[in-house]
Amino acid sequence: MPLQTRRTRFPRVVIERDTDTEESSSEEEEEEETGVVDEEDVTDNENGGKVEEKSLDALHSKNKGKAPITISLKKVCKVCKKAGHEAGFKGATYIDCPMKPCFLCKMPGHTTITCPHRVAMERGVIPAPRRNTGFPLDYIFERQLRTNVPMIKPPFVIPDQLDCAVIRYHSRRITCLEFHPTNNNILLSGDKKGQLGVWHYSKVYEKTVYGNIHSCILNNIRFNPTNDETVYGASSDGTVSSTDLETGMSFSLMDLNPDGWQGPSSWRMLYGMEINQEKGLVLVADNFGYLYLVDMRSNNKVGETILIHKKGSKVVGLHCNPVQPELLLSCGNDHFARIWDIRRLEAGASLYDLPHGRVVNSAYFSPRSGTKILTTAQDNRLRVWDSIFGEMHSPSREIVHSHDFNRHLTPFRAEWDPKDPSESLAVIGRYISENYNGAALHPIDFIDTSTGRLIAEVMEPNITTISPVNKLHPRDDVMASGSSRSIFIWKNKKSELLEGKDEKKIVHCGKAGKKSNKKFGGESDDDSDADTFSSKGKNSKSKRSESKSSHTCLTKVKR
DNA sequence: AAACGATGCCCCC
DNA sequence: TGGGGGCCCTCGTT
Repeated sequence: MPLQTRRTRFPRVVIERDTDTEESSSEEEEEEETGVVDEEDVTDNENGGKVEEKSLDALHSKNKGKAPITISLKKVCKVCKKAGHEAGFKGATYIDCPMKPCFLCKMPGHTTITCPHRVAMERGVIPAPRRNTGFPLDYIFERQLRTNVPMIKPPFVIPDQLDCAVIRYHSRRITCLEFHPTNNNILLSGDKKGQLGVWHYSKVYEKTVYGNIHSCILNNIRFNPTNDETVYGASSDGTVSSTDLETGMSFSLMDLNPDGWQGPSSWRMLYGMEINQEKGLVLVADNFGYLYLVDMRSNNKVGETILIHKKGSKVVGLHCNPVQPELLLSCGNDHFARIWDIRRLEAGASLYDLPHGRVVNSAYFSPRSGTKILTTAQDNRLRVWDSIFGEMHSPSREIVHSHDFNRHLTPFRAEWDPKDPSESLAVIGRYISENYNGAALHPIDFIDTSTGRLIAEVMEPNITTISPVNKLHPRDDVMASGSSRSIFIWKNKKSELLEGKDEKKIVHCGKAGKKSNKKFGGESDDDSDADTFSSKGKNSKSKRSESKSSHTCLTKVKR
């Protein structure tokens, strides 16, 4: 039937409101003020509300438009598309779709709100039950293996106070962070575009971004152990770079795509990277499951490429054992973390294969003894192996924690606190938001991996974006976070008081968006670049979340 | 100002 | 094996 005919003969349309007892949100109430719509509105459904035509056949009836068309504007869940319930934010609290498995632990039968593993503000993470509990041998193993762990843990020191930040430093999201190994106040950062940032955060304004090193995602940065003025970079452009931090001069040690872009099936990307100082090697791994060795003296690829994960799957993480550097830990998209002996690297020759429920984002040996392993997998679980000399068949603990995969986010990676002598404190950003006094915030979680307990959740009312990248300083009580394009430095309240500082410094870089409603990044109306800034006092801490920070590039916050 | 799409994700059908 | 779609995302462009 021609549209013209339909339009002229179209009958009056009545919208039948949903009679559910559910309270509707304010936005929907606005929408429902429309009682009568024309034809366009019938097919053009607004705000995700599904419109059902109940008497479509009236269109085809011979009674030209006499019967009114009744439309039912049912509230429909935007997740499962079914009526009768809704999912989404109610204020700052997200309501799960009850038809889906729990968003947190991925088990059916409940939602995040009622999940037994839920991270609540005042309670800790509840560790998943141990798979091997109940056997007497476990207890003996546990006793033997834990003898070198201090019986009384020293108190954890949490860098929980925002000290300074660079907003819109990078032009794309942050992908990796690395502290300088000897200079305590230098932080390196990589972004999705492949740019490398060097920030002297103690001076706040001394920062540089090198943009010509890589053409896409800079996945990992490692310092040259024999010259900490140069760093290696592994990128999705398929190259390993070596860059002088002072000059920004760089060269490529290896290029896996010498013929350029020939389509996604052949383009090689480098993700995992690690240095083995003893052997003088840079180890990198690609998105097809292969490991490459590059000699740091000759700057050339050496040896054969070795298939270390399932062919065609991405290898995202490499880590050499800090005590026994010939032990290599790898992880990737084949749902495994694997332990290798570097002296005997060949396909299938791994010492251990550690299975996971999903893709493994990261796997790290513990930083001091090297005997523990901590992994982050996309099944929303952190896994801990208490000793690589003990039972490796299954992890000692699984800790349910929200760090879901999302294609627009840098993958979450739980990392050990290198300063914790008990090797139990780890940090990881949280994906799922929590309602903190009306604001949906994504905290950075500090977890005691020996118990699964949530030690601290660090957040700031002004930081509304997720912080997937977090790095703890090797010596200071400092943490760096990458959240979207911004970088934040956190310090411990006590140590900061000792230094006598009483203000925060926020630097806005690049052009400020006029539209963004983010607390950080969008509030600046001027388009001045990072070199020009002014300072201005601000409100007290309790009011910070509601205060717009004006037209300044530098914002000082009195504590 | 909303809508759209993004090499670079990953899972599942 | 390939294509489509995805629950709390993001940012630049149109």
